[in-house]
Amino acid sequence: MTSEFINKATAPVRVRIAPSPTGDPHVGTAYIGLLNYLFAQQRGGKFILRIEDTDRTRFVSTSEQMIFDALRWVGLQWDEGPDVGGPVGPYRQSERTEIYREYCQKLIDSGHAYRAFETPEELEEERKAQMAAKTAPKYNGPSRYYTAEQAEAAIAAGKPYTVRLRVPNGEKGPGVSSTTFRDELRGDITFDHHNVDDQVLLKSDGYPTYHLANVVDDHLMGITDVIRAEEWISSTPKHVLLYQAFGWELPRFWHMPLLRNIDKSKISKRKNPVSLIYYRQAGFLPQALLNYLGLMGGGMAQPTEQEIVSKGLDMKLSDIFSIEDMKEKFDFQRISLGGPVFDLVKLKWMNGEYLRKLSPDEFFTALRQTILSDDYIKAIAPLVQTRIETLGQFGDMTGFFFADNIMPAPELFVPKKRTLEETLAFATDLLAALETSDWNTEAIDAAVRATLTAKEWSVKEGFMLLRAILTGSTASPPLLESLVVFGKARSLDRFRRFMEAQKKAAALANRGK
RNA sequence: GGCGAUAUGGUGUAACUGGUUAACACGUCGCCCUCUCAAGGCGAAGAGUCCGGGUUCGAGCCCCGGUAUCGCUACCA
Repeated sequence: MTSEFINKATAPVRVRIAPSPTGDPHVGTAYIGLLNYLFAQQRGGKFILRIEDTDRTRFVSTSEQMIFDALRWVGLQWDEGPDVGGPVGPYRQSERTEIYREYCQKLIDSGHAYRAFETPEELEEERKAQMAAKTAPKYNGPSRYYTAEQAEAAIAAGKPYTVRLRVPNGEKGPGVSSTTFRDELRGDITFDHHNVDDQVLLKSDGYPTYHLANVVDDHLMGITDVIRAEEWISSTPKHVLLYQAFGWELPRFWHMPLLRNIDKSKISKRKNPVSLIYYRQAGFLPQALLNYLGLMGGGMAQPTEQEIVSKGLDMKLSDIFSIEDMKEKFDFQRISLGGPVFDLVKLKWMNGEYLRKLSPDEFFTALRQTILSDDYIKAIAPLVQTRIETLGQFGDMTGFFFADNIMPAPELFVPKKRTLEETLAFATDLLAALETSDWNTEAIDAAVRATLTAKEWSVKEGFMLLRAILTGSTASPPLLESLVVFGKARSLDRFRRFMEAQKKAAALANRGK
């Protein structure tokens, strides 16, 4: 396929999601994935999965496979991707670095980009000064104005550099002073170039930033419609500038509302379970999750009066609908732009609806595939075998593996020599340490012990606290192994819910005083 | 701070594109059913559509001006 010849106005649609393998697969990815998938399905187009692994500092090696698995689990199927191939691969950005370098060079040659030799420290200093002066923090280094000779000299001197986009600012004559693009949901959006930074395109490690890689790939892969989250609106002018610099035809842009926490901020793991692994392990059905995601931001058309009459009693639009219903009725033009709060309570209700609709056999199968799978029980069994006298005690000892609402009382989790406040402060640090930890016994052990040492807590105190939070009890199967079996997503979720509950309790107690 | 986007009960959406008392779902509360808890059934409270002007016979839908919230403001995506 030669993307040069794709006429984006009339060609069959090609869309994509582009997750970054930086951790657990995210509900937001499933949300945007669903939208892209529907868009392609409705128009007989292609849905592509591209892995954007250009950030080497945040790269997590296990993440990519988890993304594949999680997306397959929810039932989203891509036509092209790193694992299934396709005509415009490779579909992993780390395998395309040569391409980016080549296109970056073109930009430098045409004057649309330049090498910047400022160090991160210099940039940081500049930023601070600008903040102090209350002006917009923007790149303002001398490299932008280097002559070819000066640049050559700096390269020859071995100075590391980044490549930055030269945003036209009218400095030499009356250049273009603003960029306007059309958002298919919002209409025209204009950004003055004074507010568009000279974005880094190529980092000093040779990897591209999102902005360059994304535009180059979208063009080379023939993407006709960029359907992504609202947080990208501000950087779209940079992307438009890049398309123009290359002389490429623009795709259509559709910016979707951002999923929110209860407090309306962008959905985050601190305030919401956000890992798809969590939802799978906690026993949500993929159909229910997809259905719920389809509700976010509207989009499902109301039945017309004709439909109501012809289809009889089905007067109201039900909140319950399948992916097939969505393919038939979901209307992108109807999407409402307010950021929808991701409401776990309603998701649970909906999951319950789906659970109840299952036949007894299907329900049994669902249990056996998730919470009561052989794999899970096999992993748990050795932890209790030496600790029980009858098989009947298995349940007593392992209840917390199968439960959702574990909440220890303060007398259980506060060590004798500590106050509640001390304990919660320690727990906060412990949670932070666990969040960044790998999930095997050695790593967790190290994370806990590091926190202990830092806070001058005894080993016993620290592990007891963690045990209480995980199991709701002071006696349990071996802690580290239990944590591993229970999984990072669910363990951390339980820990966060514990912190949340304690915070609420503390607030209540304060009000009582 | 700057720039951008957004705004309908606590939450998600609807209101046939200006036309009667703003509808549905979740949640909350009450009643019924029931050995319990759910589920199910019935019912209630809860918004006058962010605020202020304007246009119009008529505005949640149009115009102007505010406000609030969110996002971006990285060699992260």
